[in-house]
Amino acid sequence: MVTLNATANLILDAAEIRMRQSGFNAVSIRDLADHVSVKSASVHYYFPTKEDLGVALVERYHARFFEQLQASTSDGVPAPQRLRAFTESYRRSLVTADAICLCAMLGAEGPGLPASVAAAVRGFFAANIEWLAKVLPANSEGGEPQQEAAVIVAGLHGAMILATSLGDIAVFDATVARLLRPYLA
Amino acid sequence: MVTLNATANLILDAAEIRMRQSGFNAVSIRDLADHVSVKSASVHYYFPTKEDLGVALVERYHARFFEQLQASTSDGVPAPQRLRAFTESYRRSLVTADAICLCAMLGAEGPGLPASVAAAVRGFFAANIEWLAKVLPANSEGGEPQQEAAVIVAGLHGAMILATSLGDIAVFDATVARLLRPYLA
DNA sequence: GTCTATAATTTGATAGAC
DNA sequence: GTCTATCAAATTATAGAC
Repeated sequence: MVTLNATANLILDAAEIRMRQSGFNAVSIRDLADHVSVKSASVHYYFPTKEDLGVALVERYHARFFEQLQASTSDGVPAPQRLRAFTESYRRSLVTADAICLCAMLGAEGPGLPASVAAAVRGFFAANIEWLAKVLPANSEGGEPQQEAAVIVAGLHGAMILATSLGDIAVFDATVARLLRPYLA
Repeated sequence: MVTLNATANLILDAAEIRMRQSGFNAVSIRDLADHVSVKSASVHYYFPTKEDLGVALVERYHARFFEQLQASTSDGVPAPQRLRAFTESYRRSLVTADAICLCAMLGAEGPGLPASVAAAVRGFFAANIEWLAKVLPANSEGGEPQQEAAVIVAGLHGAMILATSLGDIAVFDATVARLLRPYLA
């Protein structure tokens, strides 16, 4: 993880908001520059190409997600509580930003993204699955932990899309409840 | 549903392929014209604006999906078999096109789409939920049928995104198996 | 119904002054 | 580090000939 200065972070802040709403291709460099009150040349100073910006954005998003997660699941916390913290993290992000996960968006756009950005998105998903696989009680449902974890990650991201599209957060909550039921009961 | 002539359908064919891969904004009118070997002005002849094209595309996709579904779930077929036909329809589309559902893509892009296109996407999701809610055995899991249905639709679409991003169809199959387990056992 | 031609705007990106 | 200025290309869309 590279450390970014204040302006670069403001640019990524704007990019995160806009791209979570509309996707990578719908957002222009000038869009971002305007939101930060700089000129587009300054954006290119920090991120020479849009592809560079996309990679930096996903990497920052990835790092922050797990920092936040670690903060709310310190040592000794039991598995069910960790699982709740995990899904709550997504819920909070969905409600406060009124937008789906950055990687749900970029994951959908996958084949149309620069290869390095798509790779960063895969990295985020893989890290999610790895984190979950460690937390899930062994053999709780008779499946491989990695597969069980993938089911939860898939359900979470689909639920964000459906809830946003239908404008009904209850869809998200119902899906999460169903996904976690085997592990919380 | 409007009936479209041959060229209009070819344009929508190209649009469906490209937009399922990269989204609404990443595809240009000229892109589509080139794939159909006409000029961009001809595309505008059939679909005056890109928004019109988007709406027509989603509506055709919607209609075809349920026609196909009806064909493989004729009267008298038991509920579990109908559920399998439903998820198989998504799986087939995922494998043969190597791309997620059009509405998974456009649903993610939702807030960044023309309003009429986003509305058409909502219509597709709502119809999916309605169809499923009728097929699910009553109170099988103690929840409202509409909510149970939404859980399945959300899980399916998230699974397509994750499976495509990770390049692993097993993620899709595992998610579907988990989603349908309560209804098939 | 399809074309040529073009308008008006936006895009990602660069050069070079300060 | 931020700017002005600019480029080359691409974008949606329209007018009007055939």
